[in-house]
Amino acid sequence: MSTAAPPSEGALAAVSAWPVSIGQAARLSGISPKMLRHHESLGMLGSVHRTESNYRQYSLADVHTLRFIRRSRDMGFSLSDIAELVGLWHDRKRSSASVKRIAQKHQLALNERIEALQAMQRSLETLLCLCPGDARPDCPILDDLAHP
Amino acid sequence: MSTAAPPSEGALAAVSAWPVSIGQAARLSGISPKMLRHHESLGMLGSVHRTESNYRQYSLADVHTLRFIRRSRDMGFSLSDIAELVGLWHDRKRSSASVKRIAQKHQLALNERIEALQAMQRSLETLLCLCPGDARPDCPILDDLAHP
DNA sequence: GTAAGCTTTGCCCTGGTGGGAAGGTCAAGC
DNA sequence: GCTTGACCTTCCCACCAGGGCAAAGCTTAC
Repeated sequence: MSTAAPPSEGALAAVSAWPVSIGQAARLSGISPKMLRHHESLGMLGSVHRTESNYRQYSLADVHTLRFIRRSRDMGFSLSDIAELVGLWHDRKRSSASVKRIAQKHQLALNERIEALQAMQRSLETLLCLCPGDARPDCPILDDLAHP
Repeated sequence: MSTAAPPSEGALAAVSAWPVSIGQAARLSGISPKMLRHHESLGMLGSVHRTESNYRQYSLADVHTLRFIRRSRDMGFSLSDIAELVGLWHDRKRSSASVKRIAQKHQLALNERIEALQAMQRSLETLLCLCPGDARPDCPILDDLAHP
């Protein structure tokens, strides 16, 4: 889960020196250093610059891309979808149709997941209403799980 | 995902010889042999009997427990929750309150997951309505991901 | 007797993330 | 100049609920 608060846009302007290290990039993008390295290993950012001592250096453009990635994650896109979206974002010759296709596919997947969870919720709701929740052993929840 | 159809109750009566092997138990319970071994390694079934040649042997009672597990999975309970539920099911001195506690905790978790997904769905829906989905590059979906 | 089909264990893969070890680097304070 | 602490590097392991594969052993039907 993404526990870090989404950073404000103004934070980028307050940075005194670009490029920044991975820790700074993490704070500015709301993505943990761990995941930044993971994204890079998946080729989602192209190649990140390194210092002579092998430290990663993120430019302002890199951090903007990271914020794009973070918001895509917040919308529930998979990392492979996000890789595609980033590619399209950076491609001036893209068609909005290709973006829409990805988003619609994700929308269908979201709907399926929601409906599956809601079906579980409805069953559970029914059983919870029937269960007295007292000290006696008789329990309609267990009864239902035992005999459908 | 559990692709196998949930087996009918009558299938149990049609079994000619108890106990049954893991493949039969899998067909009767709707749980793959792989997962049956996994459940056993987690201690969810107590100890399963073995033949002289080390094959697992599932009794009718075992298969009933497996069907209980399968239905609990269908309701979205985690394996650790299910282990607790099985324990309570086999415990004649249980209180229905202890069952209800587990179910209510699961209900809250389900609600949280559903609401998170629905929030994503709403954002996506809005953006999809705005996106023309044509051959031009201008795309409000990408614009939103880039500038929140 | 042999072939097909089942079972055993063990290892690697998924996806998105966290944890930690072992070692290198940098900046500030003394 | 040296220490300290914060930061960085790579690499491995774990989660969860499974899927897949391989080598080997067992059972059953023909």
